Amino acid sequence: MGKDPLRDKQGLTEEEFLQKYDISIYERPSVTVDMLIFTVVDEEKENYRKLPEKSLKLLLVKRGVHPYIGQWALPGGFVTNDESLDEAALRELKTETNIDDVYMEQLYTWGDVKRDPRTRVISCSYMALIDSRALEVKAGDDAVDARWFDARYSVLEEKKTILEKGFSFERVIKITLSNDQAKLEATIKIIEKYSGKAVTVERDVMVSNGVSFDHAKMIQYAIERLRNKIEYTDIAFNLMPELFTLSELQQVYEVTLGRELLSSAFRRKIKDMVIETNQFTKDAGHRPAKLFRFNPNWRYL
Amino acid sequence: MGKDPLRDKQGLTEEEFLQKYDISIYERPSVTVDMLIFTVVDEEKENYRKLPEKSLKLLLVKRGVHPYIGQWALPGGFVTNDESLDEAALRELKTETNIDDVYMEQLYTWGDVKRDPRTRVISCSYMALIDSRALEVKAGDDAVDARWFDARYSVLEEKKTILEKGFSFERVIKITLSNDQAKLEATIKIIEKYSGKAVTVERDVMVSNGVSFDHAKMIQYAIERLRNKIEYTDIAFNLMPELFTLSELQQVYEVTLGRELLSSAFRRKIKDMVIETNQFTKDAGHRPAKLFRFNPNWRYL
DNA sequence: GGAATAGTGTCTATAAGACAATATCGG
DNA sequence: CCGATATTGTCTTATAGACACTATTCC
Repeated sequence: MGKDPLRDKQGLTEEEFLQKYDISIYERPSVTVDMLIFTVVDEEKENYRKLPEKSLKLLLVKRGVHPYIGQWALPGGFVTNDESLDEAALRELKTETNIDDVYMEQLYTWGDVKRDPRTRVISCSYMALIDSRALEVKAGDDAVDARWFDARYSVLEEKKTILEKGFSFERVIKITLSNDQAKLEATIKIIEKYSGKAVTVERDVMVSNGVSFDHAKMIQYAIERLRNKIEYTDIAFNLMPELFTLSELQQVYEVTLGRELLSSAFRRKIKDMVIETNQFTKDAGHRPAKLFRFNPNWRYL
Repeated sequence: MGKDPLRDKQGLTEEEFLQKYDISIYERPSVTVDMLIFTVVDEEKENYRKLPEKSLKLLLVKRGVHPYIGQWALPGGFVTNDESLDEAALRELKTETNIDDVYMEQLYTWGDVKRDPRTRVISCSYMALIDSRALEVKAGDDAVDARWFDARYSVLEEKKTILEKGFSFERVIKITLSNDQAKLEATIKIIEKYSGKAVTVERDVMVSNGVSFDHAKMIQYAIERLRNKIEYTDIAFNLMPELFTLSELQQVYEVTLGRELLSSAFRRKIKDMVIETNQFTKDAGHRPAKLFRFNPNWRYL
């Protein structure tokens, strides 16, 4: 580090200090990564002339071990001492989906003392967005089963309360996760409290039907982030195949945002994010659509 | 969890499983919190008729122990097993500044394997914004000295490179931290690589002059986040006293954003975020300004 | 032609950038 | 009046919402 090695109060140089350093004197929590793996897939067509509806899917695994045995959880696992958090997240992703060529982003680290009944566990959540064509899901080690769930997000309530010395915003969000095998529901209350200068954000799980640990909070957080970020970044394209129509792209926006968009405004907004090809869809039962690809030169401000 | 207790492959109920669970079988990293405590203070007036300039300050502590002894670091410390991450962050904040009534937000968790030479340490960074009137800084336990540093952020380089199978954006950011005692400099290179579908963001410390660990990365990340968030939230008001003029508020925006703003546009933008009082500044040497307070009813979309 | 989707144009509302103009204090 | 800051107004530009209109394919 220097030429003249600095010494501490015990007269040790950094090298000497590190040799003596006893790693066991501090209590250590366990650290895990939990993965929020999203994709968008086509649902069945009702009518061969209609476009298929799309839906936002989240991958969950059925727990084969205690705690929460038999319930559904986010894929994840312990971070080992020889891998970074990102590496652990990539490893879990690969284990669960057999894909590693995806968009991935760290979201938030959950550190409540009692969030895992086994022992103190701090969990870092990551979001991954994958193109549904590349799907080949397999169950991981301690998972009985991995399945895609249709993810729905709805705001049940929003209210503001005046406190003596400030105010608070409360939102109640309902998360519904369903497939042909199971239907899970959770409601999360988010309380933002402004008292004086202090701001605290608290997330409480009010109902959690079949969702393990505090994973319902993580799911709510992730969908909120996804919805925000899709508005001003290019992350939506990670959910798309190489070539797509603008209607398909719009559907992906609509299904992640949970609301309908006007096509003219949508096309204007994403105009610079795509490059047109000279290919078209075929046999659609209606007017063919031009195929586009992502414009890698697009850059948000 | 249910009435008929579920049993795992070993035939254990959840209760039995938890009693037997051996917490020592997994290697555990240490977890710390690191605090980015910002404030904005008035610099000396050059001329009694001029307004004082403001500057963005970051709190650093001088390390009194190995490693990085004698260098400056973010205040922080180990998370104990009986406190949540937020509680640990609040505790550190209180220890360092003697304030607990502040805005605080989790930023990012840093998990590279070699980021601490002692042992595996995962560090969760938090940002706190405080009103400079409430300042009374004292040094913490393992710190010799805690000092405010003038924080400056500048973009040295931005470039885009085409790769065989994608492209990458590189940004080089220079962080300068100075006060009358020391001048620290660090440059961070941020590489966003888009190859195929995979996106990786890597932050490398190119130069770190007197800044310990990977704290220069954390500082760069925090200022970037602060700059983004001040544009669309009300966090700036956490840096303000109860009553302020619009010019003072504008100065706080300018010093955190690192650029000048046009006052008419600025006033339009923040018009709904403030409530006017019937008080004015006095003895300013020029036209007095109306004092405003934050409007707690303001809410971003 | 009709069903269904693809794609364009235009009016309006709102927000932001640029900059000029006016107001008000202390001295 | 002058220096310095406070505050308002207005023109322009960019962006988003609403909605009407035209185009193209398969059947």
